[in-house]
Amino acid sequence: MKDIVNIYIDRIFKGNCIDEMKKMPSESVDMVFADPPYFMQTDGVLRRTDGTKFSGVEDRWDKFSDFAEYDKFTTEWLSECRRVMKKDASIWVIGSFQNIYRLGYIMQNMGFWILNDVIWSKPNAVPNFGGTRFQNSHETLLWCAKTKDAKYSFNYKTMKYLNNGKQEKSVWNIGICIGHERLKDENGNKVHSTQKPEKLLYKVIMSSTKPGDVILDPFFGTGTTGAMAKATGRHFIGFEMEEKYIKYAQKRIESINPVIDDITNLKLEVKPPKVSMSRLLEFGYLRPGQKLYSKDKSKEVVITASGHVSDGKEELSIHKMSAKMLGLMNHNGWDYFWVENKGEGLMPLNSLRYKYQKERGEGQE
Amino acid sequence: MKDIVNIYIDRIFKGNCIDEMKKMPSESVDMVFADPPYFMQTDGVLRRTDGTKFSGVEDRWDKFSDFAEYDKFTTEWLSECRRVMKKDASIWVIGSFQNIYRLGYIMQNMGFWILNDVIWSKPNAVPNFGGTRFQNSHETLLWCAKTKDAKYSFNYKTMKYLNNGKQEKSVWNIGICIGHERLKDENGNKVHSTQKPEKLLYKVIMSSTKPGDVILDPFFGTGTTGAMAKATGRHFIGFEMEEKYIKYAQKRIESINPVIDDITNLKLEVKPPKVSMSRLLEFGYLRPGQKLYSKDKSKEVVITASGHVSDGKEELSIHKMSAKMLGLMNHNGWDYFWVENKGEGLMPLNSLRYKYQKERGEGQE
DNA sequence: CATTGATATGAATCCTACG
DNA sequence: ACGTAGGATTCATATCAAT
Repeated sequence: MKDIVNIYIDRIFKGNCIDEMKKMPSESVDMVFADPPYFMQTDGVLRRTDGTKFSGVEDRWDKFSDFAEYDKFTTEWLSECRRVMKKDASIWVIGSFQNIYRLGYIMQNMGFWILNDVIWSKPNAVPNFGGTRFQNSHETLLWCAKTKDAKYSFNYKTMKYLNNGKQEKSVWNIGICIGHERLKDENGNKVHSTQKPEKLLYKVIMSSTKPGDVILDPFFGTGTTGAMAKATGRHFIGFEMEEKYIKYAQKRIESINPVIDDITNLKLEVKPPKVSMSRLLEFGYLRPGQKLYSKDKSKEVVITASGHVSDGKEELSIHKMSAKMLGLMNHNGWDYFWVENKGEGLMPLNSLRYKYQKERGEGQE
Repeated sequence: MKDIVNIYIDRIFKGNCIDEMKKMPSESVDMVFADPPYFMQTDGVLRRTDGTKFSGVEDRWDKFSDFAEYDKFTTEWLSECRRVMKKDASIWVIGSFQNIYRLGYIMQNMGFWILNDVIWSKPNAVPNFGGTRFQNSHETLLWCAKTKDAKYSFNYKTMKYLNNGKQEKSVWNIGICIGHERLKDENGNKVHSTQKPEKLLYKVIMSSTKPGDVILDPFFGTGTTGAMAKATGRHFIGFEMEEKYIKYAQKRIESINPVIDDITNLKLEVKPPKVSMSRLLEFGYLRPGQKLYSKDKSKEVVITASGHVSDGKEELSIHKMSAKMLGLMNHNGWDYFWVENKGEGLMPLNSLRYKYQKERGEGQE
């Protein structure tokens, strides 16, 4: 990030994203969010049953003559995205049935590894006026790592917390962008035909980036990605061809007040200090021969000099021993065992790791 | 259908579906439902958090060496499906993120026209045990016409009725197949690793077929498609490689009792008789100079000899005239205008079409 | 019999740091 | 690169046993 921070960070650049990305250094961004043209093959005008015109996607940037041209365009911008992505960066791409199968196929062929396809289910989608099909009430997001073996960021606990304590699913129920959030021009018309809801981008960013990360959006539009990046303490880089969109995006992002709190700072993702049993023995937090207990004190084991524990029959790691006592194949011994606290009752074994870290300032990953 | 009825209808054939389909005549089926191998690229064992093993898809029929081999297989079976489809037939294909982008891309290239991509959202999907991604809680169905201009079947009103009076969406909430519905072998183990829920197939069939239609399922498995086809008064043709699956499917389908009622017979889809204004004039159900009224009688028009109506300023069709009176661009005049009923008050203009049909036995499409 | 609680299981691309 | 050990991680529902 340091290489590009002064030149690129938190700015919107006017121009074709393929040309603009070519000027960027390789492996420089942490995440990409891309909302490319959808290739809607609507010829003529779509009208509601009362005859009023439905103002859908008919802008000139959404016209492609055939699949070959669209595939070529897709391959070009995705190749540049792939190049500027750090090796552990991930990429989100949003589309609808008209284009998402082109995107997914091409991305798989390029070596991107699909982590999830996420369904944005819209409770207030535009109805099917003709009664000719099912109401198209969703869009699809592809979330991919750069390669199969990459160590992408995923803030599992934060997502779980934001989903009322249950792990987040691949189907997200979020309303389309309307009301105050929808940008309108001086005539009251919508500025952009496909402005995405902020809730969607908030979830995308909070699930797959860390504070300070750089997020690239090659089809910036009116800047929902930039707005949410700023709001959550992340950085953005935007490319956009239309001057009009850039102006609205800049004004919009300026007005954003970041909310930097424990959630956006990923405090929920913090893991226990990595302090081993042998280290606790070495520095006198435990001693060989000392006993560890189950919480109700119904079971006890003896610590050995090597940092394992013995139940009188076997000498095992605290994890294997707790699993054995619970009849499981795996268990976390740090959470199972308790230790005598100077005659004041039992304290969790795991608390010794926090004590060690606090007193010696080591052990945090 | 007549060509193949005696040989193929309501039977399961053992063998590779590509070879078997090649023996079939062209343009002979009304709908295809295909649940091909997903090419899940998994290795090793996946354990639940309690250490027990998760038994997913480990079948040999899901093994492919790479995308190229999978794409070739996909192209071959889809080509044969396309050939045996009648020109107004439609095709459903189900998959997950591992394969659906291969399927969609290839189908679009072959000329299939995507009508909807339907999301099967599973409230009781397998969780993500490792906390590494979003829980994969959906699968995707592609519903396509053979060509862009084909006149496919879609039972809009039936779907709306089954969805509590609201138009059906592209996101369906249906539980995975468990409990009594899940076929078990003599040892209590699931017969097929990916048996689909009957509710899903019911909805697929009821939305896109007519009574008596022939449905082809090239990956028949344990026959959910056949069971629901029989249950709704449709016919099936199945191909399946595994003898074991065929035996369970045959037994299962035998036990099905068809429920042939107004819903399965699509009585909700019946349209008003196609009888024109000029025909009503010709046979004396209306006469030139007679008046038509709005329901509250606040407006009136006069019928002309040509079957149009005049408001004293313009002579227009009943549809254009009703639209004009309502300030709309389009409206259905048959539902807007009322006609004097021999001094007994007003009756709907449209009711004359039913009267004509009843008395003369014409007009039904 | 009704209710409660324990157990089983389903199309899954399911870890990571260290030596 | 590869093996090994440490240690982090699950939701809805059906079935069946226990009260």
